[in-house]
Amino acid sequence: MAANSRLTIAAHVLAWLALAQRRGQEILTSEQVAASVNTNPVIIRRSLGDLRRAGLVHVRRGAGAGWSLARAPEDITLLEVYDAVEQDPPFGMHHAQPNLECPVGLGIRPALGDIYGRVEQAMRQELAETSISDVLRETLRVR
Amino acid sequence: MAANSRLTIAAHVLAWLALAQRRGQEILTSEQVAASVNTNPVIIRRSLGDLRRAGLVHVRRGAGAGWSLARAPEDITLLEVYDAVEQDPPFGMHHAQPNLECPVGLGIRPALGDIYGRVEQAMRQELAETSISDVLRETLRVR
DNA sequence: TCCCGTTGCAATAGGTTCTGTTACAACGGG
DNA sequence: CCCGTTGTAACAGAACCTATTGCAACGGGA
Repeated sequence: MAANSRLTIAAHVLAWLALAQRRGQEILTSEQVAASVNTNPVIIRRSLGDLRRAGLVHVRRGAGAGWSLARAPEDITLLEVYDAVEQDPPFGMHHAQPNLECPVGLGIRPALGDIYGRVEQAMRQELAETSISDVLRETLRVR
Repeated sequence: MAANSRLTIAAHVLAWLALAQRRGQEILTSEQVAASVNTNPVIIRRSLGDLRRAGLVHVRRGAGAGWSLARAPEDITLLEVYDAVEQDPPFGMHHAQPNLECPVGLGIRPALGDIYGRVEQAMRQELAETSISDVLRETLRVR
């Protein structure tokens, strides 16, 4: 399972937007967000673009442009964020089609598909139980 | 979450070894396994090497060499297979360290670490409840 | 209407990972 | 000692991810 950081970036961005909102700064530019994540603004815009298409953030263009949360932080779950930024399933199938003349080669794909579906469902269940406000609360807790 | 097929390959290999064993063929060469998975024998040896280091299969060298299951199929869980072949966690952290002067940048990593830990635990729980004999049974079910 | 800061997006580069392939030394049962 | 198989290195090609530059498009405010 090769690990990309899309969910991490998106969660960071949303938590930062939630904190700024709470502090009275409703709108942030991609550059301001990038300063917290410590990456290039274009990376942030790509992530925020995914979140915008999923309806999780609003964008305002022209002068005084920037990004804001489309919903209250407690109403945005990590599952929605996950679906917004992630496309591939966690476990990949064979690259080449298995040998269909072997009984294992014939049935392994649907079998693993079912099993992986159950695993993914357990993962989604857990993601659905965590909101952006949960992420922010745990983030601000002193360690 | 970029998807590799390691778990799929390993599960296929073990299911095939389990079926061969049930049919009375205790030992298979990497070439025989590769014929079912439809890939290069070296790919299979790499996967079987991981499984051997985890104690899930035995290897025999010299003439008449090949691979066999080290335990009964019902005693090998997909969680053990997952741990044997997968090294990276499903969700990656930031590539560059976040800005530690921002309260979100400071606390986001441990916060997400905890959350990802819970998600991974849910996933592992589900993997632990499926054995190679379950995989083989679902594989041989007609669809 | 014009200005100007910001977004949206294409193009590109470098790094990493994965699969696949070839080659060959090492092993060990017969 | 033979010979089939394993173990592993080296390499190639593809795919993907992060990062960066550049620029057209947008639109609020003067």
